[in-house]
Amino acid sequence: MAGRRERSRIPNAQDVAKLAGVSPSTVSRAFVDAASISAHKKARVLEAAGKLGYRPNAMARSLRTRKSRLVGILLEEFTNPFFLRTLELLTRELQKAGLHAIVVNASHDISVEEAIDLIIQFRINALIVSSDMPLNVEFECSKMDIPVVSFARTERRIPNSTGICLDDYSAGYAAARHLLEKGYRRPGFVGGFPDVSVTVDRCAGFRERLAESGIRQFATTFVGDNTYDTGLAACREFLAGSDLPDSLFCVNDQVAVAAIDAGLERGLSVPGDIGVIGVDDIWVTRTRSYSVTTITQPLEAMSEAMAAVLADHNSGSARSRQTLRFEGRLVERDSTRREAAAGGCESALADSAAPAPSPYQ
Amino acid sequence: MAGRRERSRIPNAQDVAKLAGVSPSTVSRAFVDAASISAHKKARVLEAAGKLGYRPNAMARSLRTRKSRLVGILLEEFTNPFFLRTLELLTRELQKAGLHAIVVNASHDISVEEAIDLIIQFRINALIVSSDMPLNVEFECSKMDIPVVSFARTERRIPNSTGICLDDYSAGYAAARHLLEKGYRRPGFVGGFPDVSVTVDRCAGFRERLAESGIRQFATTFVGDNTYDTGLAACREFLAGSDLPDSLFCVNDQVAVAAIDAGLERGLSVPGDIGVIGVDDIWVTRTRSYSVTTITQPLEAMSEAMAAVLADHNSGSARSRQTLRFEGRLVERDSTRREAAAGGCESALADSAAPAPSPYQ
DNA sequence: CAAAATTATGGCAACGATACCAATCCGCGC
DNA sequence: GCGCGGATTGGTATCGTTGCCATAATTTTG
Repeated sequence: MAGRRERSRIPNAQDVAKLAGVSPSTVSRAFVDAASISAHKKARVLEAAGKLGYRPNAMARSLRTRKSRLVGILLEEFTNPFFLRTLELLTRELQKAGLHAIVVNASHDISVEEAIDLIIQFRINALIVSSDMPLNVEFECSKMDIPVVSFARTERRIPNSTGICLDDYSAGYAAARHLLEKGYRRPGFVGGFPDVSVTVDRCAGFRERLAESGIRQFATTFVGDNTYDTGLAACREFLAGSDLPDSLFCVNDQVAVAAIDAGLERGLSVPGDIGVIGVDDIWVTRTRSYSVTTITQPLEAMSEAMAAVLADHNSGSARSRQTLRFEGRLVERDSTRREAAAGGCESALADSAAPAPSPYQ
Repeated sequence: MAGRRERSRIPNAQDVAKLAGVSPSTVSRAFVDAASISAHKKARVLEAAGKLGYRPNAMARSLRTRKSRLVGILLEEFTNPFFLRTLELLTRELQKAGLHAIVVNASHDISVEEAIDLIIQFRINALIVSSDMPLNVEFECSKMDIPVVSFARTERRIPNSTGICLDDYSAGYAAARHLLEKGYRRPGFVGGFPDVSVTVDRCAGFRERLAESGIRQFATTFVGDNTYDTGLAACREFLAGSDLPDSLFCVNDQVAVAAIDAGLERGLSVPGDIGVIGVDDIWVTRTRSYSVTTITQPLEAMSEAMAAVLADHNSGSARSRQTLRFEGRLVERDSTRREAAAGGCESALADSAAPAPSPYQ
């Protein structure tokens, strides 16, 4: 027994073929859905495969088919529950389609170029980008025939880029309308980085609705990365001055919570002295102590759309590139609930008198 | 020009070799750090590669070397910011080591077996498991020579499994000690699923410390998945009865926030009527309205250790399998701050009189 | 029932890189 | 100048699968 060096190799198609008494080609066909193979042989192959514990080697398959079934997802805001939820839904959809997500960390000090360079080597079928990115990365990807799909962000510098996002303009418009309806007269805006599409577009819609009511000036600040901690620091400063806004539209819920805390610190009551509305509907906005009015993104639909786009790209069909914008839904909670309205009230963005317009279509 | 069907192929090592006037072998060597190649040729190869936009094909490389440089990470609790933070730190460390993480969604209705089956095909170098998992998955992986590394969870059914986690017993012990020090006399415990190691171990340490003070009985409930929403429902029920505990140790921060909300709903003051302590130190615990006392996990150290273990497995060296347990740190905040102690107070779990014992070593 | 159409199977090459071995190059001591 | 050891380099086989083509088996059709 001592000489039994029989290293239990990982079985390959050849091994299965031998056991099942067929050719390797046939083994391969047993594992491809569309392949032409008799039910009889297929059963025999699968039985043999099961006996040996055989699993096709995805590396070899990808090499041959030039389809990796891998999708890269570039993430930056790891502290934002919204992106976790996105990741959950997205991976779920991808798995249904037999695809897999490689997470690439692009936060802070990490060089995006280097990171991309590495996963490009895996010949990913597509790259999902949910953070701002140097333009040359798009260029690199296009050279390698890797479609870039923007998520929760628009890439204006590239004409026909594919994208999935909230209709940010419309969301900003709805936020302003809501605040005005609630009787707030001096709304302010709290954005993230000032040059990011999410901030820019939400602000534009917000501005538009205010302008329609004759409000041409409103306080604005940009907190940088959209985390609670930096948001809090920025909001403290923002609310330190005099001539304060009476309400704030925050670019996301984490910042909204930070704004509330900064307000409370300064002795302002919410929603009395200051109303706050965010975006995303993360779980914290549902807590008793915050109860933040927010705009929900239809993440399920967005994830499905994203997976569809990716599966599409995977199968090689060159669908026309475009940005799909999804309508959000405003959920009113305590942070803007001034009147003694009882019970929760949810309304589609378009429920009110005028539908929120969108400059895109 | 019409006939210019010159499909711009993705360049391969052969193309680079031709341009640089060397053999494909030499091109390969230029991209492997340890390879023996003259500085002169290496420069020439890299220049040619740059000119063509060449990137080694990781699929081909993996096929040949039998090292995929891919790591699977099985995630379940996508709503928990703690796991996002983990993912961030882990991917960061992995990227440093040239590894990449494939996220596998194992939540709820998804079949873990199927999901694992799919990524096993990528010949992942290791599988990180942060959720409970059917035993046969471990078995499948072992058949494919894929080491399984547990994160934030212990696998008792497997003797020498590798694992990285908080010293849960010690954390529970410290939580109990803290509550007792604060003068609470009827602490209760809120766990997740009753058979998960995190819940079991934290509860055991908690029980031990209480027993040392002569408290043999304490209220306990299990909320199931550790989310805010289910936690809130369970805590409402838990706090509906009479003979309430005067403090709660919650298995994580989301549940702790839920417990606070359930308490507030019932008219209990925090920390007066009921003290609450959680685990993880997610950002919400730092908000003004919650300010939850919690036990921080040393995630940076844990991620580094994890990456080290994985890189180790990747290089093939068979290090002894063991579970590394990290000490948490208790951060006192308002949710247990009864006395008028001013300012934040952080203490290592061992700061108090007696160090928190651990049954592992 | 023969011929045609269809479906199933096997054989071989190829995907793109690296492992391995043999050949070459270089510097150096004798 | 010659031989020798170490560092580089090139050539070839191979990793495990699938695409493609040719052939064999089967069914459909005239």
